[in-house]
Amino acid sequence: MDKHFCDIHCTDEADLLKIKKNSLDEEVITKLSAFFKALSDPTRLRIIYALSQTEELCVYHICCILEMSPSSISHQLRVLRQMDLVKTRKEAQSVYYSLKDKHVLQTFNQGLEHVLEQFGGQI
Amino acid sequence: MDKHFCDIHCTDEADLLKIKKNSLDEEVITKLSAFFKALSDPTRLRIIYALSQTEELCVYHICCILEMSPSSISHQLRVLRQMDLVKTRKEAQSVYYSLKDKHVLQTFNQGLEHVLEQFGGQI
DNA sequence: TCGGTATATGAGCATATATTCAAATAAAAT
DNA sequence: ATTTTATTTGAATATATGCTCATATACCGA
Repeated sequence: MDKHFCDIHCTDEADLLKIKKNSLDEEVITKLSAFFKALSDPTRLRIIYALSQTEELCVYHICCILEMSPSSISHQLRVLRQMDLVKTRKEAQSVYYSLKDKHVLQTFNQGLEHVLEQFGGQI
Repeated sequence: MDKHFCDIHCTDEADLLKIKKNSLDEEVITKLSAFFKALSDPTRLRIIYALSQTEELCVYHICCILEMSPSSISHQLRVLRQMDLVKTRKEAQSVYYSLKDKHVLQTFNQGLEHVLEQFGGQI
């Protein structure tokens, strides 16, 4: 591999080395991929979208809106919690969930724009 | 489940029904989760970050920068291609990859901001 | 044409993920 | 106290994913 580096291909050896040196910290990459992984599941996206339309929702609300079992919703909420995408508030027997910060929804919308653009405005 | 809907929990029945009705189209959700899935792997994020630092890179460049095998890189590039995150240009034996549209990098950066915020500015 | 280089692909393996089911915990109502 | 409601958790299963290895395709040069 190294024998080719900056041999045949590289018209810009310095640039490549600079890019290689300038790689993101491994911990940041790990966290970032975990963040996007949290957004990579249809159920979790539907939860996030539902949360984006109101201030907060308890688990039961979410189950009703998505028509899914409390167990599967709770499992997914745990993922969102662990990835720091949502925050919780406990009241009596209920636990209310809401989006953690603006970046969550901004990222969601940014992705949505990309997807809608790929549809060519058909939707 | 339905017996409880808008019974014990719902102080805002109308809102919940509205949220339920207002759910995103299933095809959009599917595409959106696929988009974020493409961003949910460390290798693919590193590829995207490398591509963001220059105009385009051939497969071999990427292998050198990430110090990974052509096969694994090619597999991951296929995912990025299928998810419409990158575009390609063929020249002689080489295939040059570049980011498809601004939303890809904007989404990446939005996620990065979220992650760095969680770190509390420690990085 | 032949050999070498660049990229892509398919099978296989190890690991991860989403859902379901059963059970556990916590708080409220009776 | 006991039952009901709300949420969480662990085990199990089916499916998906990332990498490696071997092979295939495409293009260039001698």
